[in-house]
Amino acid sequence: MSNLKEKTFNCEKELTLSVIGGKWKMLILWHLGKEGTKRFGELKALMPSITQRMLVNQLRELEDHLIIHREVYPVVPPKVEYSLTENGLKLMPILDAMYEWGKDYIEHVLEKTKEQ
Amino acid sequence: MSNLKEKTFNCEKELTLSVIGGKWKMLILWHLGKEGTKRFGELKALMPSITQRMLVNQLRELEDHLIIHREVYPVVPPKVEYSLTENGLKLMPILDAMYEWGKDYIEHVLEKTKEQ
DNA sequence: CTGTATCCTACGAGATACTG
DNA sequence: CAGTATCTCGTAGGATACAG
Repeated sequence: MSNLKEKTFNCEKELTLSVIGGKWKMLILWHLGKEGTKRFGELKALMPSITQRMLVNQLRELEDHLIIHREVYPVVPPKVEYSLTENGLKLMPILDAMYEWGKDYIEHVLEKTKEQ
Repeated sequence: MSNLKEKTFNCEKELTLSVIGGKWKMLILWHLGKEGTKRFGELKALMPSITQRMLVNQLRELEDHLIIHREVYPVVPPKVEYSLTENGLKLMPILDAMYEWGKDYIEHVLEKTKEQ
């Protein structure tokens, strides 16, 4: 599912978008990028409103696309750690820029045009 | 539809994503940003596989979000020109970065992992 | 030429329950 | 602890026809 090689894009930007575009993906990447390696449960705790199904789902897709690395420790109870790959690290400047644009947009556009 | 003020975001990056995330929005912004003002029909010609409904739809949302400007000339037949606003211009570095990341990703990841 | 108006469908994503 | 397995639903987006 979501095999990038089989999709067709009008432009390489759209490939990038399809990699980071999931509902929770940017947030996951942000945490891993700013705070480093995290366990599954830690990520879950950082995103209280995500369901387990969605967290697993988003992590799997990021892993399949070689954006994050999944390290499984063969212990009981299970321990699994997630971290950014080189490809994932290279996405951080984009996320930073999107963060800044959004902040600026809220400040200069949304705030100014509030009704009431 | 798609009123940004009523949505809730986990982070300002997600606001940015919801502004550029439509199926054709980045492509529209790219054309307007790299080649300047375009008429409706010119945009349509640049994106052969978009339907009229979707082109209007995406343009309206970008306009509502103050990313593009719509200039209507009161002539027959109708003439309408679209151009980037200041807010739209500020998105270009992000699109550039996404383009570069995507290009690099195709080259170093997708190409290397082709089966057969 | 630049749009509306309908109708339709696939799929992303949520809720919930269960498991090695 | 870190996951599967089902079921369900809203909505983005496509096809097609018509209009000022």
